[in-house]
Amino acid sequence: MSQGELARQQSTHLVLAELKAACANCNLREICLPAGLSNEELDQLDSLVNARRRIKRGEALYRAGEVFDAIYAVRSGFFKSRVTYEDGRDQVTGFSMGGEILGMDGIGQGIHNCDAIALEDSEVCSIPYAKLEELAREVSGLQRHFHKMMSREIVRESGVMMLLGVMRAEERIAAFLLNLSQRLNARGYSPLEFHLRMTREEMGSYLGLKLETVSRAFSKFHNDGLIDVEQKFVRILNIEGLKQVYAHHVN
Amino acid sequence: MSQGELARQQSTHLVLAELKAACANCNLREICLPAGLSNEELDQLDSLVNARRRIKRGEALYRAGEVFDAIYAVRSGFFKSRVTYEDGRDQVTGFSMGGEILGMDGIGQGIHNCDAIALEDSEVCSIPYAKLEELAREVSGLQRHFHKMMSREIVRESGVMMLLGVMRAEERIAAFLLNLSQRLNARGYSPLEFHLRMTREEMGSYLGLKLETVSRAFSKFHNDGLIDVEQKFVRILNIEGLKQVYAHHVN
DNA sequence: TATGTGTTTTGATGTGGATCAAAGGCAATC
DNA sequence: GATTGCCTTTGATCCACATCAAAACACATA
Repeated sequence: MSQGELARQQSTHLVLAELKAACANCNLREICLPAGLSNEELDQLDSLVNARRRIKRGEALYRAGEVFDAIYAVRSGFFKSRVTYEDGRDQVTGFSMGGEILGMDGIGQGIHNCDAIALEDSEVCSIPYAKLEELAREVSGLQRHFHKMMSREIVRESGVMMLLGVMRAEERIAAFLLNLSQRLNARGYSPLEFHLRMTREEMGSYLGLKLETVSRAFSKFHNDGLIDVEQKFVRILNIEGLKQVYAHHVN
Repeated sequence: MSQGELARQQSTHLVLAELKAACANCNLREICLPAGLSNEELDQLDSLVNARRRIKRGEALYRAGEVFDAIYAVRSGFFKSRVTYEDGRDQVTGFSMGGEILGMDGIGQGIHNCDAIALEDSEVCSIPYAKLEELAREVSGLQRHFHKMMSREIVRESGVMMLLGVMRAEERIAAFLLNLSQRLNARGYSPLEFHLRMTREEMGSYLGLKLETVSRAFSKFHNDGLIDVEQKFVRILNIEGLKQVYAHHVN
């Protein structure tokens, strides 16, 4: 039993209540798996979202090759997903923040296809997949929303293919910053200033670029007055200008 | 009413029976949506796979922006999926052959995210999505398998990200040929000789390369004794050699 | 057989981003 | 406050693939 679980068991009614009604009280419920469910349906979902799990920065929520038996909703923190190729080359395939679902890649083979690594101390809700399937058969709203989340993951990935296949370096980085900005905004954070949780190298891996190229693009955007950068801190000064970086490409 | 539907309606018992028991008689049932279903469950699925639809070479099964209301199982033929970006640039995001499912990208937004274009005269089974959801709630085997197919699409796409993000041109093309070979093999076709249904340009678009680069790689593989190529016809002469193209990269 | 159209091959040249190299910055630990 | 171990920036050079160009080829239609 982990320290977190122990602490929770020894804890008060308050914490137990919070556990029992996890989704209903969660400020992420509108963008997470329970989006659109009625209160009654929410309760049913809550009954199967069993454990919250804490993952320390640098640790893995799961690793490629492990048996898949649950999907995870990010409650707080930030993750990268990483696929490692037979010969040792690897690539970051995504970054996940609060309200996003991790692990859907494991359903097909019953085995996780990638590593999910916390980039800061994080917390996830684990949702046993067998129970989720069962409940989805009863709660059609849950079924529908789960399908949507999988479908959106497919669409997200084809967006990344576009990025990798046809965009040039600076376009990729502008698109990446704008995507982060928009997701943070949807979660109630400032869309114009934020901390990057990943290194230049991880960003580069995701974007199919080397870390030096990422760094140079940041410097370029800074010189062009589009952003302020100081290490991992970014402030967007001219969001329209940033959009035009990839709107006005030469064909 | 299309000519095909008209012809079918005027036709004999035999054709009607074939229609009614589409999945049960289909030689693709083991790799398609009904994989793993019992005979009884198969019948239920058949009841909702309503129309087969013929798509001529060059025509679209659906286009980005159209309302999504069905997914499609490829029964015969070959498709490309293509995403077009705001500024007109586009990218091929996949090729689909018999037994594969098209359209799952539309579930999330209720609107298709890409064009699906037939690269040869093709036939698909159309499966109304609302009915599929409904039936999946009753037939857990169908639910499970549908989830698996979506999950595998996610995994396939992260494989393409890998290809686009970290592999060099010749590796991408070798990987592509081997992937085609393996999928054809799974469908009972020769894994060692086949016709490419797409142009060099379409292949290049999928692989993030220009058509000239694709052509040069083909010539190189031919000179190295790995394949015979004559226009769209490919014969793999040395499959191990082809695998080593991307196994023995310099890190 | 001629003609047009789209596809493929091959060569010559250019360039965006990789690679190599070095210095500087930040945070944790002693 | 010195040391250690990342991470980031910046410059110089290189190279894989893009681009440009032209010819060959395949296939349909007149």
